[in-house]
Amino acid sequence: MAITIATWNINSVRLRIGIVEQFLAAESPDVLCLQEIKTIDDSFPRKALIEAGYPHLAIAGQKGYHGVAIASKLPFKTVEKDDWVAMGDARHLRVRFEDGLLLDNFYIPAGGDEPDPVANPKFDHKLKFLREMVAWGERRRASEKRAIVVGDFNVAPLEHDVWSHKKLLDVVSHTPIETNLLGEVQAAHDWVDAVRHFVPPSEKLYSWWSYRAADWNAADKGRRLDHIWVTPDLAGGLVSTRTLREARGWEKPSDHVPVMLTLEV
DNA sequence: ATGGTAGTCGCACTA
Repeated sequence: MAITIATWNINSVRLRIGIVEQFLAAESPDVLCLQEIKTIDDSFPRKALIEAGYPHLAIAGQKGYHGVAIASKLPFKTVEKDDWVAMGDARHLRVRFEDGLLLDNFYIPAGGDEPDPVANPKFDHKLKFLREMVAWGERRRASEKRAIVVGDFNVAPLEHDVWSHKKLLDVVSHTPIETNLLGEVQAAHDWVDAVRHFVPPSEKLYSWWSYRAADWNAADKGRRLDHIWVTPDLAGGLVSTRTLREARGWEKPSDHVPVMLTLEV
């Protein structure tokens, strides 16, 4: 069976439920993983998603900040959320589907402006979060052979995941300490970068453009912060990926666009 | 080198 999974940092799901519905109607993924829903669970727009054909909802919300959710056509067998770095932040959800397939949805901390863990506690938090993910991968690697991890990782790991490798080497999201650490996370579970499986690393590819640019499209100073990784056992079933650049130009857009993967499971 | 925009039960914080 082929399934399609989408991941999208929506930057307030209540404000943007209209473009979520538009996206689901147009693309009809089986599963949508959202980050930065910016709402408590009770205010999550459940009805809109159920009516759009996504009756299975897992929500990890918090007031004002962060928050992740998974909306699915397929039922879940289990739902879990981990408290990473013991911060109490809503940055993670895990669901297992009925066939055993495992899906983790992450919103990794952005890390603030200064790439110094001593001067900047938010950067320290981000590094600790990534280190916990390394240990998590090592723990599960032997037992979880059919797993997918998606989300806003807030790291653009490759040279062509940013508009200028040289200019961004000291900019949080592309510093060597972060890209090396994300490499350790990837190696810890042998994750395959499903998007770069199809788009060669020599080709520029972005999933985020700052709101602060006067003309995001013309300047095109993007970064690839949103990712979909699969275990080696699933990599043989990879069918296609899409990164919906046009969504950045929609009415009242998120600063991130949806990233999608279709695979045989 | 700076400041630019967006969202959230605001008067600050996160991104």
